[in-house]
Amino acid sequence: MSRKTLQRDAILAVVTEADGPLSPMEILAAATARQPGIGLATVYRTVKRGLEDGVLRAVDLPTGPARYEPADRGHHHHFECRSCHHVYDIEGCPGRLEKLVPTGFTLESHDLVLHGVCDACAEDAA
Amino acid sequence: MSRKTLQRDAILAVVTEADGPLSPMEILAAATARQPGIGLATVYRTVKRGLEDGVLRAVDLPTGPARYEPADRGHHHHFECRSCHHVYDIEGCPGRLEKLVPTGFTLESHDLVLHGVCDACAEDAA
DNA sequence: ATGCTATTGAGAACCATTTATCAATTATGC
DNA sequence: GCATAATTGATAAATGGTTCTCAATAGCAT
Repeated sequence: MSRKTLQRDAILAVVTEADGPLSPMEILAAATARQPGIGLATVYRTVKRGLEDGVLRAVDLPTGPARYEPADRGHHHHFECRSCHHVYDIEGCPGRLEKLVPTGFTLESHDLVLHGVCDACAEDAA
Repeated sequence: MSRKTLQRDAILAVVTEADGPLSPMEILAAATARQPGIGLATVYRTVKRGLEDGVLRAVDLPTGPARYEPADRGHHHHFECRSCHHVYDIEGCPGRLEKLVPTGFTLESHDLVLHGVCDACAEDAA
């Protein structure tokens, strides 16, 4: 039987409201702001359960730990800021990727990660 | 002073001749076929030196360990087979990615990874 | 051929991330 | 309000990958 807890609500709310997929440590930091005292183990447990329940989805990026986002997000890609390392969801998709695949290969999915400097960091630098 | 050794030659040759970036374990397997007895530590040491010398470049993919490729490869992307997990270099690039970046963000580079089934695995299945 | 020293192989150590343990806490049904 | 069992926080343990240690080996200059 699953119980409703303040910790679980805080963790899922944080992931839902984020502007990109969050790592466990980022989730911990953000959820702690809402509910002080949350432990890292609870973050991992809640994320694991979210994946099992189908409400969360794992996002693997080339570097860093796994990140998690709501499973109901449509197809999109990510932008990772090289300055603050925050990962942002970005709309749109280049498309026409079948043209890149060699003969005999079957394309099933793709991941695109953009790198650069985000809005906030650009302003800080200026 | 750097010495020429059979192990080092085998490792660098294997990476140079591969059709995609190789993980340390893949390098070990392929290099062992040429020079039996090579140790994993030697693979790591040689790769590290290759990076320092500028002859190798690290390729980080969303899953699995880091992979390495010759540094003189031009811009390209990768295709990872979900069946054999081999990673292939692929030519071409979708381009026009600036259009995906939000206002205020600066795009510096990008990584595209295609997923699906490769030629060889498709044939095996048939 | 000989000596010096870079390199090697095997395994221990290390690191960051993730999972398991367990006593204390707390949500839920009655 | 009470009893029961799920959940929690702190910490230990496990995991996968990478680096380090060290005695033995083997390039290279002479």
